[in-house]
Amino acid sequence: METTVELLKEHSLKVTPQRLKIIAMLEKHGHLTIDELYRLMLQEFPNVSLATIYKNINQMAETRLIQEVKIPGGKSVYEIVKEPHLHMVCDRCHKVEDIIIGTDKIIKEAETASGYQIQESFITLRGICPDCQKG
Amino acid sequence: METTVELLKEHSLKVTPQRLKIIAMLEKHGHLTIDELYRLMLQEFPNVSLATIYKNINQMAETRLIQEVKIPGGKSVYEIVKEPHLHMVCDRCHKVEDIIIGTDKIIKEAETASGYQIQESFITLRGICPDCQKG
DNA sequence: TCACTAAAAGATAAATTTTTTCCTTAAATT
DNA sequence: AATTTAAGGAAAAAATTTATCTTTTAGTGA
Repeated sequence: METTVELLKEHSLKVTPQRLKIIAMLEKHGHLTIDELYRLMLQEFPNVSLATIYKNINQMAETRLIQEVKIPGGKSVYEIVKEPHLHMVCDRCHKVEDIIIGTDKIIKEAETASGYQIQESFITLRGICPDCQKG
Repeated sequence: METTVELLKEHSLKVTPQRLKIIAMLEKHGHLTIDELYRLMLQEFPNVSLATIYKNINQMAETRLIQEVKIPGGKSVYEIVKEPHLHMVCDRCHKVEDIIIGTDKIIKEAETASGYQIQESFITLRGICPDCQKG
């Protein structure tokens, strides 16, 4: 398993406590908005500047350590880049989850229908999560 | 074929020249950003306020006459609500296109994998359009 | 380990984007 | 046509994001 320090170094980013914390938060929570990152960060670094969050998020996104996920009808969340996956958003509790299923078929079909050479897919599905179906 | 006037009335929105123009622009161009809508609008209504664009876009989105499409790595565009479809974004010329292909399979698969009751899908694919493949 | 260099953090300001307010104007209803 | 209600325009305010400047810190190599 790769350490967070290694992850930063591989992306040519200096290892700072703030960056380690951002990654730790994303690893723990999966998906966080800028605002959520800032609030959580303040608990451990009371003097952190919001600019530090923005600068780091932008740098990590440029180096593709993390990735922005635009949420329909909501604020963008950020996640650590892993294998390609879909996003599920719950209408009730608004949580965002990853699911990993094959996208080859729909991409092939879209390539045929459109003539595009497709490089990447962004798929987000909105609905009711299993927890909220019960409650 | 439904008229623009009827479209507005069905959504309980007053028929104003500005709204008719917004819809006409979206019907002509397919997908436009706030900024593009504002610039085009200024040509016909030199005194139009940017707030008018925002207020109308938000109202039309609430009544689901139009819909926001969040573009990965770009600004949101708006389109008139039609039948469900996918979006293709060209990496080179940055145009946004609709393609209509079945999404039942991937939605079924995602429902099985996640346990969600899926209500709506947002699928955007990034790649090179046929025109840019030639040029 | 200690300096040196380059980059990051924090604070603040600036720029950008979006929303709100207030007043005037226009559309819908009777 | 008169009344009611909502929309438009202008401006301010709020919210979000980026840039600037100075101080601090991490990485590098002697």
